[in-house]
Amino acid sequence: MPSMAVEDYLKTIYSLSAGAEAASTSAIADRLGIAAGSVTGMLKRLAEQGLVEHVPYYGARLTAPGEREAVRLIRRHRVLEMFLVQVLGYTWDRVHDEADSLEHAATDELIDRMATVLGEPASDPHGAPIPAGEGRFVEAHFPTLGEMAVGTRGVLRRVQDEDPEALRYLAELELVPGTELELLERAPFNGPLKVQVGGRERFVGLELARSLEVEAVDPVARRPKKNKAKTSAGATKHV
Amino acid sequence: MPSMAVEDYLKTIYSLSAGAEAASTSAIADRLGIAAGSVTGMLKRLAEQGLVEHVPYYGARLTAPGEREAVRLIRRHRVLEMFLVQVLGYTWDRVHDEADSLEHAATDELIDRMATVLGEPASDPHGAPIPAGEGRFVEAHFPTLGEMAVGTRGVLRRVQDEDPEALRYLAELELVPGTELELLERAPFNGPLKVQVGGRERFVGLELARSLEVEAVDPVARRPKKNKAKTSAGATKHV
DNA sequence: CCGGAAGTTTAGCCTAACCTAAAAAAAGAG
DNA sequence: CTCTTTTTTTAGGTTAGGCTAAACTTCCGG
Repeated sequence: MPSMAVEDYLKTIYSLSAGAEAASTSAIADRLGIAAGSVTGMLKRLAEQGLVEHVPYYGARLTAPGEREAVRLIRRHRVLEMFLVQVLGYTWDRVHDEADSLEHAATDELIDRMATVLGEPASDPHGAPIPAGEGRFVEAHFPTLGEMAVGTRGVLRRVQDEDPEALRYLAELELVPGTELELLERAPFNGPLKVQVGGRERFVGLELARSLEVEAVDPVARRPKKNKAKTSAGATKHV
Repeated sequence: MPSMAVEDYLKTIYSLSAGAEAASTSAIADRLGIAAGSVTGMLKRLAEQGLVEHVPYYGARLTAPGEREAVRLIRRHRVLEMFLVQVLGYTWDRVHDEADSLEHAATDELIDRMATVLGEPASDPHGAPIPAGEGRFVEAHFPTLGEMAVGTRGVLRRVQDEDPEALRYLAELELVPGTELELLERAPFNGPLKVQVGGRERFVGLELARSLEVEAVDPVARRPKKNKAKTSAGATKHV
């Protein structure tokens, strides 16, 4: 049974090694708010337990068992977030911390019961997909608003930001998963983006826009030319 | 912020020092499954933090802040148990352990939201009263079936047993809080009790009977004589 | 290809909670 | 009242998971 600390490391390494690269010691240390030296020590322990592969000076990546455990944790976290919002009335900006502490204490049965009550949800309140109990899980991504071409229309699918302030702000702008939007303008010099959302025009800073994943929609009657490449790319993997 | 270990000690000391006596080191050690020597060490730490008053060789009792904390924990535990049963479909024999680990991770806000969803329940699935968020809390008790006089009728109010086996057995016999029952016979030499419950006659061992708290009911038309003393005693405090 | 900056590991130290075994105090039996 | 048993405390040891500071790699600019 992994301890809380071990679980936190696994989750962190998982999310850092998304692009198949190894997670660096300092990146892990940063995320967890822990000194780098302590991380090295823990990586050695994790390697002994066979949860992590650690090549000194090059970083760590999860082994198969380590990844299985990490995915289980992510499932727990996301089901909990959804439950907190749907059943207990939390707002989406306040669920992260609560779920973070509960995920270490909850049993799989508890999580499965919550998922049942929720109707086996496919994603959490921020649009992050919820892994099933078993089986492979690959975290697919849509392109972000920050990298989309002007004129693209689409549906906001996921918000990759945990900062409560940012989330509250986005909710005010109606920028929540499921919302339709269109990128109208892009100010020069990495300036803010003008976006049409819910009948209104909004301005979104580039940084924030980079955390908004959008599924592009084929502009049915408009621009019948060459949007296909972009759209299909958006629907598949996109690191 | 008390650690899990500290919280467990506080809860244990609280429940052991019910009758105003101090909790002994070995009793605490037993409950927690910990060596006596370790308990002494922890009691010293708790005393330093002002949560416990520890007189060497005589035992420990909670200070006012310690008791406040313990009551908060009990509230969390019992609300969680109720929530697990009512919302997530657990049976009453399986909620204790799950609640025990969750109670350390749950925030007060989470608990309060659960209580709201449940309609501010007054007791947990075993009939144990749930303390309010604030204010004094005295754990009142009813007399147990084991000490009641033959012929007494009453309502089962609380089951003081955590053993899942026992709880499943009691549920089969319909011996759950709220059930009406009458003590019919008491076998000699501390033998089993014959009890009328839900139209059937059941036999209950004395040990088990001692964990069943019953609120006596005035036998309205029967035996109009001298049952009053017993009945009123049952409704008040009864350590 | 050399030297410093940045990143990583090692070494030594700390705390919370546990353990066991021995010493000390309290309680009960005769 | 004394002697033995039980209970409690003390003393010394362990493990997980942190920290800092120094030593070592790796990387990158010139």
